[in-house]
Amino acid sequence: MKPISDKEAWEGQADCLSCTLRNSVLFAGLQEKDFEQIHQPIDLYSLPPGALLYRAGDQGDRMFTIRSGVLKLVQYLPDGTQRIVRLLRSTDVAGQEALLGQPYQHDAVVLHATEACSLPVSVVQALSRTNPALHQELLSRWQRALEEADAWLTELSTGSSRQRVARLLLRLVRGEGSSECTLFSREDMGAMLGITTETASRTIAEFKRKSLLVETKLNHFLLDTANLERIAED
Amino acid sequence: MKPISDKEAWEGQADCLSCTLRNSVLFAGLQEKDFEQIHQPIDLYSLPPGALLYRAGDQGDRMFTIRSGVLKLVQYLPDGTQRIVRLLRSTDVAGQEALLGQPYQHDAVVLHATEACSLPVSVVQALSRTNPALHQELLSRWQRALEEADAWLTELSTGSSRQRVARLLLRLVRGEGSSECTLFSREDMGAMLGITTETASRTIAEFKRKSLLVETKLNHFLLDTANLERIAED
DNA sequence: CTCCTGAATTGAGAATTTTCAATGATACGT
DNA sequence: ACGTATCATTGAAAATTCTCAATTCAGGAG
Repeated sequence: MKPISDKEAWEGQADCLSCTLRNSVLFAGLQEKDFEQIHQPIDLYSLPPGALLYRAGDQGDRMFTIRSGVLKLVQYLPDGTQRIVRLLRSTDVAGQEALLGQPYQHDAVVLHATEACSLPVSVVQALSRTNPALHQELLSRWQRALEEADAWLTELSTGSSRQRVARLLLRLVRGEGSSECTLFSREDMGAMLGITTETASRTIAEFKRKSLLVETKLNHFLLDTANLERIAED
Repeated sequence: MKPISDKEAWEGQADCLSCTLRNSVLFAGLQEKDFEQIHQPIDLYSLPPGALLYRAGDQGDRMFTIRSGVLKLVQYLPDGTQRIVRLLRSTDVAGQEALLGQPYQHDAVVLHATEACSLPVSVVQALSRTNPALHQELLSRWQRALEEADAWLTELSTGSSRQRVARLLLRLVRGEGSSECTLFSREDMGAMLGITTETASRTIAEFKRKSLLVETKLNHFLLDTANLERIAED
């Protein structure tokens, strides 16, 4: 799998001023005059499932704002085992570590078709020097990522596989309007929960049989959140 | 257990200018003139094992720099299970979330006798507004915490209990001069690794029998890092 | 429409981990 | 020194999870 810069992925330059997500995104606090200071292009990419946004160890000079879709951040153990440490979705920031001059810490792989804006690090650095709101927003983003990581440790890496799967499912619909969600491959679920593909599959299959999961559309499931919560807390 | 502010814990006001850790600590980039702007006292605390630095959910107005010792950051599941999500040691920052006006996300409990400086959030905020170095340092700290959390997911929450214990032990001595370390209670080790106290105990006992761990002083162990690494990677 | 491929599911035995209970070891207060 | 409390260790059965293999299922290519 090769990192982006593919012609196919590039969708043109973003127009931040008229961005529909402008108020919820990293650049939320910026004014019109701030945008005028941006002299490097902010590119917009459209990426299909399986695409690699960046690779662990790469020395990147840009970070990304996710407009839509879902990505996984993956780390590898010496023996090749992969562990998914976080999911990124709309309005999240990817590759923040580039802002500190560090290489990317994960492989960022698209799970659901994704649109992402590429922000040159130099642009973010320049803006954050003069803009306290952006600066504050950066801290917030980092803290949010940290909370997410902590939650994955306490909720998704503790307890029986049954509990972990239930908690993952609940987490996928929390904050959404409905309790419907699209599932990931069993292999990915396993890598998120620290269990094997087969155990993930068995657990999901069991949930389906018990109607805790009901398939509405293709690979689209409605959750019985009340009972899943019972399982999650045991 | 009650949070600090105990008279016993208070050791007086810190003198940042002559701090022996000044170059490695959050305030590393500050100049003398910066310190003159600090109008609120920075208190120094000395805390015994078991002491609670702060409690999850509390709305705090200060963060802490750890001068010495070890603390655990603990979160709880609805059923009361506890999960240790991070360890803090010399030069680490605790309670950064207070800087964003958020309540503390964990219980911070002393494991090895700790000295900590209490930094009023207002002081850090004021200094970071005018001081790019501090601002940068804050971002770095957050990123370090995030890397730590990710590593706990990939290294300490994946694989067999044997592997996890080995990786935890190696992690305790990495970066230190020697491969000696003080162990935690089996219960705490279990809570760090997502395994039971008994499994932690059995694994440690097994390592001792195989001389992968040799007790030098009381509860002070020398590690056979080469063979532990073999186990860690399987 | 049929074949082919990759993913999901299922089975069964092996291995690991948990559970619950009992036993040792150690420190501490009196 | 003694009794007590706490923690580590160990045992044994039960439960869970992993492993490896086989089977089923669904979508895409031809």
